[in-house]
Amino acid sequence: MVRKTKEDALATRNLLLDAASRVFSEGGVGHTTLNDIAAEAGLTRGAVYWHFQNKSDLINALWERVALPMQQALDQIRSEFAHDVLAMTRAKSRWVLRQVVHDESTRQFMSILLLRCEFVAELASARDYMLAQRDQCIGQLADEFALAITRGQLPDTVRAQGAAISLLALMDGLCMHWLLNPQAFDLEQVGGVALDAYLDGLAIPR
Amino acid sequence: MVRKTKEDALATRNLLLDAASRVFSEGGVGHTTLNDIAAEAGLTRGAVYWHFQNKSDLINALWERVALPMQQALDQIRSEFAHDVLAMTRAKSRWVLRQVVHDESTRQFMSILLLRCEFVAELASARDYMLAQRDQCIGQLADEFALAITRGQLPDTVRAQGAAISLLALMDGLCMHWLLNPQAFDLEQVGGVALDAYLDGLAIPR
DNA sequence: AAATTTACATACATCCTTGTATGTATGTCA
DNA sequence: TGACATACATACAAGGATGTATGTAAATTT
Repeated sequence: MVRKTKEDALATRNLLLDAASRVFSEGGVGHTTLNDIAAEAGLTRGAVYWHFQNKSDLINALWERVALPMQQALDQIRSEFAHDVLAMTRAKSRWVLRQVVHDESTRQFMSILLLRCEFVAELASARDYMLAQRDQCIGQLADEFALAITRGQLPDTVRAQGAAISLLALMDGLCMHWLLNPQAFDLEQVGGVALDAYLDGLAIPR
Repeated sequence: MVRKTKEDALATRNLLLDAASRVFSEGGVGHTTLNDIAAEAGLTRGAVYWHFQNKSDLINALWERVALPMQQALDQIRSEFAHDVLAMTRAKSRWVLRQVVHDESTRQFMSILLLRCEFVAELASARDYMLAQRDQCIGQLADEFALAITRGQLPDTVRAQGAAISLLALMDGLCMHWLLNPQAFDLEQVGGVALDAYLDGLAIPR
């Protein structure tokens, strides 16, 4: 097979991204060659270099493809819980845990992000993109906490920004340890309990 | 200079480990070559291959050199707080945060572990060693939580193992995010607050 | 003091990996 | 129905990185 229609070409591009996600999540970003990716997709490096400038460009594309839907899903949850911000925060966190456990592409993405990617100079643009996503996520959480404080759901001694960072840290840490050994514990159960403990602990007046 | 005494050779070995720690924490494990390490130490690959079988072997040595003193320091803290297990857990956690912020080698180690290392097949033995260390750490924390439950410091609805995993996850997540951007927040301050919130949240009867 | 070992440095062969250049068959458009 | 552009595959050149083999000067042993 050679020349394809535009839809076929887009499908090929997604095929490559799927393959990259799989191979990266197994072999690590730095240890994976473009040939590995192409072979996993049943193609050659010619296809990779046609659709992407290089490995770094491919990684950027990979992250955009995952980050956008994830952000949209979280926005959807935000809109559903506008009346109760703490419930919103809880729902978002639980959704992430559920996705990591049950959705393979999300799991692969988190695995790459947390365990299979060295954030080095070569991937500077990908790193910056990821940091921007993180800051946006923290900003949203901080807004939620700030709103919870003004609504009296949390004491005004709580620092919204710090609380947001810590929540994200807890989530990432839980995902990281679960991905290191998924049969070690139930991520949704243990994570849910930890989430409740942390948020309820924040609510204690100090 | 060529031939050294045995003490000199041991110093050279440590020089190489120091250099590896530095270069790994900057350039990532997978992207760093043995020549990079040797050059950073002012030596050649000949020295590296004399003291270590290969890169994987070097990494194992690196981790053993850091993990042992860290475990000993934590044991020291454990012995000091035998009368109050929850205070012990708090003290251990705060000590880790303090070390990461103020001790460069600890910071480099955590940076490598959390951000600059792809846990792939090539590093299987290092991965296993690290997982064993982690399990031991979780086991200790779980024992502490279990003791706190029997002493009535925590309600018996708390699952010691899950609580331990979550605490370690929180610590690792905090360190990871701080290392990603150290000027974003004060690790000791924010981490301390998060730690208190989580542990106090665990203590709430459910 | 000679022999041997140690602790490296240097040199070499091999194997990727990347980037690019070129080939090629097929859509697409005039 | 050419002519051109597209979507790849294939081929090629260059630079590393690894592992090993060899060289070597000082330390240690005998």
